Amino acid sequence: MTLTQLSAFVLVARLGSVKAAAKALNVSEPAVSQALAALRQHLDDQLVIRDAAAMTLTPGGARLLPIASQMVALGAEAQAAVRAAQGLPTQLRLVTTSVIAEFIAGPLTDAFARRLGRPVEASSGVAAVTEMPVLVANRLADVALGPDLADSAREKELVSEPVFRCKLVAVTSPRSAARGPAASWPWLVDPSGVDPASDTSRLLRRLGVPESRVMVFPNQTAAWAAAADGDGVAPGVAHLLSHQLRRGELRLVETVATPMEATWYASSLPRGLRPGVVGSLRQFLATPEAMHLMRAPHGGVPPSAFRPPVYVTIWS
Amino acid sequence: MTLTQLSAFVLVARLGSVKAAAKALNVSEPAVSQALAALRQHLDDQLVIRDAAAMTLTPGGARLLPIASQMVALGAEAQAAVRAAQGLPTQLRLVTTSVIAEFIAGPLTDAFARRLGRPVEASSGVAAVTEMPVLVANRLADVALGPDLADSAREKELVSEPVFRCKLVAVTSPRSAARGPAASWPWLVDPSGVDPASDTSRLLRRLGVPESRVMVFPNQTAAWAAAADGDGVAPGVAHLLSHQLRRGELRLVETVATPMEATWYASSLPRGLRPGVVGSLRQFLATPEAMHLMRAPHGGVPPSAFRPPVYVTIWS
DNA sequence: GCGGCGGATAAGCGATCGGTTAAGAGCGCG
DNA sequence: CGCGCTCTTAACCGATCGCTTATCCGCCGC
Repeated sequence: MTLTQLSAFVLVARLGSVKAAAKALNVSEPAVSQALAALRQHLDDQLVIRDAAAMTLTPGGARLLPIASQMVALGAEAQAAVRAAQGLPTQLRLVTTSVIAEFIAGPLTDAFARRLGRPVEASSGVAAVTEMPVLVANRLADVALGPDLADSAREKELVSEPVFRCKLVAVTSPRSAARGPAASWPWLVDPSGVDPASDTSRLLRRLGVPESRVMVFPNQTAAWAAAADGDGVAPGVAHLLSHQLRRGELRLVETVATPMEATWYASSLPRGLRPGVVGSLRQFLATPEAMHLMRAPHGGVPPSAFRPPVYVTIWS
Repeated sequence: MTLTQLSAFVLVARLGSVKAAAKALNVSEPAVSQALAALRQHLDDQLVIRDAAAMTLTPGGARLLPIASQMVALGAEAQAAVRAAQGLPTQLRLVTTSVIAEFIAGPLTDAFARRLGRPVEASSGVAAVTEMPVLVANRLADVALGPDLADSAREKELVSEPVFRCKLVAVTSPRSAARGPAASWPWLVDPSGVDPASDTSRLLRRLGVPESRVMVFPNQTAAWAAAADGDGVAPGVAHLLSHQLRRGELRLVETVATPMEATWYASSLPRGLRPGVVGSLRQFLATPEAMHLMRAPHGGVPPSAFRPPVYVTIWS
């Protein structure tokens, strides 16, 4: 199965004819026909069949098409990516929990790039906690910022070290009274609330909150806004809430599980297996400047537009 | 650039050594080294460099790795997908706007599969309206259900026909009074609200609502729930709201632009270029049964868990 | 200086790829 | 039936792939 075969198939499937595909590829017609035949034999499926004037995909062909299409596209992208990378700044790919991506990652990487003195292109993506070790171990991300990834660290694959300690609390509108057991309140969470390995999720489990009482918002700011509007109770990192608490937009709610200690860890491959810039970042994370940024990332709290991570499919 | 070369690179990058990669691939060490050399020459980039006991990726290599990783993974997936498709039911891939995916697609495809009598595996994904014609034209989806795709239809690439007419209205909590101009209300929308080509977005533009007044919810149900809680005004398809309106959870709000006529279209490739099941679906969409389902999809309104579309990258 | 180690290089070899031209094969149409 | 259209098959050819064994290079520890 080669890329040429795949792209021949893709074009035939899209254009509906071998002839058109051959013209599009600027090769002779048998060339396409043969590529298709090879693929057919290799996959043991007709892929496309013609019954007089009409062409249809077999079930297998229909399944293959989007995959093949993606592969061909990535092939072109690969060339472009490598070429474009010549002379570009070193990149630093963070994966974080959604809350860190929303509040911390931007200011932190900005400050780091400034501090380092040479150009760094930092991008941060959101991933489920269980995906983080896989992404880092497979070099699809450079550093994970989030809960402890001790399981993976124990296998010596990753080195994980604590960078920040904080407290999870619960907040709601000053005007609404949270009555009854915490498990029955409406809980307004950011996306990490549905990630079983996240701190938020851990908190909800401790309180015995059932899924049906959990409403997921696209980001933490939205969840807090809904809580301020009296829609329910939202968990949150205490020091990120100081602004809203001081201004009286939100108030603390007492629960049996809060305040809950949480620690953010930075995890990466061990030195020698990772780009040099990762070491610099780990050092930076220990500086007072970084601490300060994590404690009070910014005066205001703009919901940052965070990009999703790059290509998350993992090869087994 | 072949898949074997890419997987050699991926393994070297991940394992940090040619030797380890060779062992993992169960081939000799020069085989891997050579594959890597070929890729290096082809892409004109060292990709990985070793400086005594440590291995690092060049910027180009770092960019390539996630892409190559994905390609290798897809290669394996391609085989599996075609094999798994042998004897599987024909599939029918819908792309729709988020609202249709949420309320209509499920019941509709269920009924269609029942009606057709033979096994159909229907899946529906959400896409931006501008992506729909591309997805359908490239056979990455079979049918698009949403606004008119006339631009593409005019080029004879797609056939688009109206299947349902409805009205967009605005609703809010019975207890809150929407004061001032509509443009200054908080508008609570489903994800299609940020799709410039969607009906929802069209409505917001007509009312002159600025982006800053728009709050996006993960689905229509959530947006309506927030509206019922008094957070603002939500647009919605009239007949899908009958339940909430009758029970007094929401009330209609008058605006200069509502009720706004909207028509749902079904778009697909022209007959002969599409699987036969698509024609059956188009016929089904014209039946009273389908009409009824679109008018009143279900007694209750469960926010359906809709899957995202398959592989959306388009090949140029 | 001298093994040992990891990686690159060289030479060789069969298989396959990717392409060509030329000749059928199947089908609708007049 | 013969003709045109489209796809497939056949025969062929050069380039490359993918792999081997064997050799060389650079670097470390001793």
